[in-house]
Amino acid sequence: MGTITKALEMLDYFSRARPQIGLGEFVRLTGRDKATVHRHLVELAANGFLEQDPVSRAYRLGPAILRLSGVREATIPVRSVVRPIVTRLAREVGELAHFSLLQERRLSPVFHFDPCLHGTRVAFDESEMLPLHATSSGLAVLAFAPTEFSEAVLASPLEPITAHTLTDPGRLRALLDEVRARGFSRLDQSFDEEVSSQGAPIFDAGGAVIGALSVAVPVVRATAEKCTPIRDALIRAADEITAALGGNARHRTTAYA
Amino acid sequence: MGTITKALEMLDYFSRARPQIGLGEFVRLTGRDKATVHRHLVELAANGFLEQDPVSRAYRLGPAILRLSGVREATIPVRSVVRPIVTRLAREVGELAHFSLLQERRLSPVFHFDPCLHGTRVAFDESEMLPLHATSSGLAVLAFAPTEFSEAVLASPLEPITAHTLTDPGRLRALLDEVRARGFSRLDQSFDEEVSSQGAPIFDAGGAVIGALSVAVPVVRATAEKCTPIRDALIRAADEITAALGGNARHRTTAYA
DNA sequence: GTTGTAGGTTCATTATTTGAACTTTTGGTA
DNA sequence: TACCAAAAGTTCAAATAATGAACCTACAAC
Repeated sequence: MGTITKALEMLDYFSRARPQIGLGEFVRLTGRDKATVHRHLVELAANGFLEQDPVSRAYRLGPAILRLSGVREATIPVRSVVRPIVTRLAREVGELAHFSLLQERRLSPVFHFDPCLHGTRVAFDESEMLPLHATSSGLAVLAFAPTEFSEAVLASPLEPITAHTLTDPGRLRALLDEVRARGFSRLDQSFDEEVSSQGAPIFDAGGAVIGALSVAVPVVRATAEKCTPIRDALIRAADEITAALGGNARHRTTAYA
Repeated sequence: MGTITKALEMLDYFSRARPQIGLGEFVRLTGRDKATVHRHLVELAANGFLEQDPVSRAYRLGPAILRLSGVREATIPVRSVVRPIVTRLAREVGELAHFSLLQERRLSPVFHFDPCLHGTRVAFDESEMLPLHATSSGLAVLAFAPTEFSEAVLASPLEPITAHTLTDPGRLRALLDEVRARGFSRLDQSFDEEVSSQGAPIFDAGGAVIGALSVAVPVVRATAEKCTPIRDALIRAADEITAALGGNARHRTTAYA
């Protein structure tokens, strides 16, 4: 593993629940030597990717990240396009909706919204990368990705997240055929024992899957009467995002060559 | 310079005007060897900080940046606080307003808005880091920063950006005293020959300057009748941002100990 | 004052990064 | 479709930068 990766991976430890991390905690989290960790922290901070709290001496994500996300949004305005649609979808169905982008072989959360109408809620950690084989978003992406890509993912070791996670390539392959035929995915208790979710793929202007939109519901509420309207609203919102990004939603319903 | 810094610096070459950069162009921009640049690009892409366009093979900023900015916003919601205030200020005064955060010894742009009411416009590059000594934002920050910090900046080599840029530490020190007394800064043709701007500092909950808000006007329009109302609106908006971030705007008018 | 904890630093050892030369792919042109 | 030029990407010995055990410092608790 390169030095660059070691440093960048440290940024992934930050989350809503853990916004500040000190040197010692980083040493524990990474399992690396204190001197190494410190050097990396200092270098990340010197470039604005981290900043150090002057009193607590702990580190937090820095201003460079804001600047760069601004630059990206100026060119590919994914977040600003996605935010209103995800929010509206979540309000419409009364459940947590989230959008994530494909990053290598996992999904990187971009925006999520929970209308918080119920006592039981789906826990969602914005900073956690999502596995493709264990989430409805992931299946939506895999089903519409090039075969070489999905086969490569199925061929790699598939970690069981819960007791219900599918890890058999054959069964997953069959599920992906279904998803492709239906244009959306559904997965129960696969990433979280208490959650059921449905997902739909998002396409870019070139016709490639770039991510997925999904709605997650606590299994206790995941009845057919509840899930059917969610599915319809989800599909509508997903196609709307695809269109807003210059893509063609037809890719979701047309079988791949 | 460490490998981490070399890689992270590459991200700074992206801007609104240059959203995609190929390997060859990176080699030219960085002056580094092609193999080195390529390894860095691949490693940044593997971590989601870049993504490669499958057709053009050029690289652009990746989804990890969106995810991280989401995590940062969840804890320190600078951008969402700042956006509506900057937009309103810009509309109110009819000129470009921008907000930037202190990052080491420069300013990192976070958000800017131009109502585009006039034929002549201020060119503003979101991705460009701003020098402290040559911008009104920078002076606003320096004036209210700890003396050790401002003196360290004044002691370092001060690059002349235009023919009007002040580079003499003595004259800058006098100017900073004025800024401190008035609570805002004004600088003409110092960063851009055709631009005049006014800036005001922003403080965090701990009372430290963390950035500045500023309004930039083409010199041709920078008359006293125009600039006085801008100054008043600017100061009001800046204090509002400080308050929204949990800071105390009193720091702007009270002389430092 | 002693002890514990956390942040930060040093320097010889070690492993990773580096870059000149090379191969491959792509896109344009006759 | 064969050719050329340009850009992307790869290899491996040489050089340089990253590493980590031990050490130092600050501060708070007892």
